[in-house]
Amino acid sequence: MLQPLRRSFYNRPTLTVARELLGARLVHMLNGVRLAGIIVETEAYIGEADLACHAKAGRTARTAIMYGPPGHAYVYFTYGMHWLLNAVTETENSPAAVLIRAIQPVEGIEIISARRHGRGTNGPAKLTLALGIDGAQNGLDLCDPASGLWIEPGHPIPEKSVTIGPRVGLNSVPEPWKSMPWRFIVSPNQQA
DNA sequence: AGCACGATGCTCT
DNA sequence: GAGCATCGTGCTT
Repeated sequence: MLQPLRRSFYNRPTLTVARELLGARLVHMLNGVRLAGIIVETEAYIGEADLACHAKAGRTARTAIMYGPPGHAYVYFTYGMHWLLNAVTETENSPAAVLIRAIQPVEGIEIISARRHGRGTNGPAKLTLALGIDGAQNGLDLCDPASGLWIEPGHPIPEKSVTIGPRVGLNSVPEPWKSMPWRFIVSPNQQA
């Protein structure tokens, strides 16, 4: 088993982390079994000034984790039924995170497929359900294997295979935040 | 292939 | 009380 990405990986500008998480391997231990997928889509949410970022409301019970040290999981509940997974980035008191939006399953594929009733893992709420990630994982240290949730190095994705564009689902977020090109995708035809 | 809509409950105003 | 970093269904092209 590879070592989880170290805290120094997350303690960098959020756009850098979001870009470099493409191709990395997200791992969750569920009932003693490794469930894992290659990250193929991410989005950056950066600080209180970013009106799309939850930290725009300042430090609250929900956002506190983003104000903590980098390399921790920020898992939140939305739309009354979905859990979304983020990796906290940048130094303490600098609230920012990378949303994991899609994975390509590589380990525990049978279990993942069953948990999804045969459907895909190309969505932020789809992959959390697939890997068994929910509020119980909020705040876990992604740099400590004992947490059961971490990210391992993968194959680097070349620039020509990456598509960059605006973040999605920000319907009532004002400009310029709504259109900032802070979404990173491994081009669909490059996803093995 | 694409759009409209309902589900369902937490967070912040 | 409004809005939400979404998803699946069902209907229209």
